[in-house]
Amino acid sequence: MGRPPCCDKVGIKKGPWTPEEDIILVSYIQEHGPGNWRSVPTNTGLLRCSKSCRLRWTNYLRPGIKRGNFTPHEEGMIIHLQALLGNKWAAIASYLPQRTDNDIKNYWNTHLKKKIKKFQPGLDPKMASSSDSSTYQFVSKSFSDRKSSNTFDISTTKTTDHHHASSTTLNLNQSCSTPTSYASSTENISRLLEGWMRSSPKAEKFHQNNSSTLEIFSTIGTSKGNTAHHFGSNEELESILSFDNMSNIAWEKSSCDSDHQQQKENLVHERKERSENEPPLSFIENWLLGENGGQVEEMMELPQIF
DNA sequence: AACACGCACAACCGCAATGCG
DNA sequence: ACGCATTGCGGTTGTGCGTGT
Repeated sequence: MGRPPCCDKVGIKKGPWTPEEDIILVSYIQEHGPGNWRSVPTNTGLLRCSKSCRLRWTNYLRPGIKRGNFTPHEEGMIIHLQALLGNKWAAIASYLPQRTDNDIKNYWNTHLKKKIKKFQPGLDPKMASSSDSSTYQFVSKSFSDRKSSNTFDISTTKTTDHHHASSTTLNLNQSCSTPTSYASSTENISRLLEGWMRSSPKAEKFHQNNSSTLEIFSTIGTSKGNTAHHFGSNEELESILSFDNMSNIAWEKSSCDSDHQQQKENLVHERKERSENEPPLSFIENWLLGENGGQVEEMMELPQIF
């Protein structure tokens, strides 16, 4: 105590991150791996505090983050888990590996809380921390609302993500009929730049003043006459940053491995190992995997109520 | 066209937990 | 065991954007 927060230091920038800053940060992490955040601002010259760098990475730039619309299944999971765990967003996020706790928290506050309120006008959503019957009712209805042909590929694994270190998690991957929505850092930045170029008058200036790294992105993104400013393909970006192919840095630390095939094999192995070496599933996992897992499927088949 | 309003989400803040010498 | 530094987490705020008037 008494120590000023790092972000209060003079010269520390606040506010939205620019693509330039993102690229610097990603490049640095690409080289050194995530962690040792204290050294990041010093070594990169970023006028951000270490905390801000870490947050930017974990909530936005980290590979494997899925952004945008929550699927009905994810929604149902969040409602379910919130009812069970309360506002333990990090814990909830560990069950939805593609989502950040911040994202889930935002989604809860802006969408789901209202939905629940609508359904239970007299019930304070904050009270939904226990698995009372009304919550279950809502959860059931919520799931029933989500009729879908998707099925859960439920498998257990151990996340090694530093963010959720050593916690045992469930991977609830929809057995994809649609392309995977895992996103790499390059995709995240691509998307960011794309939107930024489209909307920001600063983009022009940005182009003029860019560094060599930025020139690469500009070349990809805004060739003359390309009104859409579309980044030709993510592959191009991938190849530049070689992001998802890095084998020499600490990506093992991330739970967001984009190599699904490998991941699947690992899961089978881990599940087997786990059943031999580890204590039984936690209550929640049992609940989700066991009888209620079945209920989830049943709920999917219920007629639409809302 | 201009303004007000509400929404969504990125980012920040402060405290707690953890790691380390 | 202690104190400091670092990281993690949950709550809150700020800002940009879309929509309605």
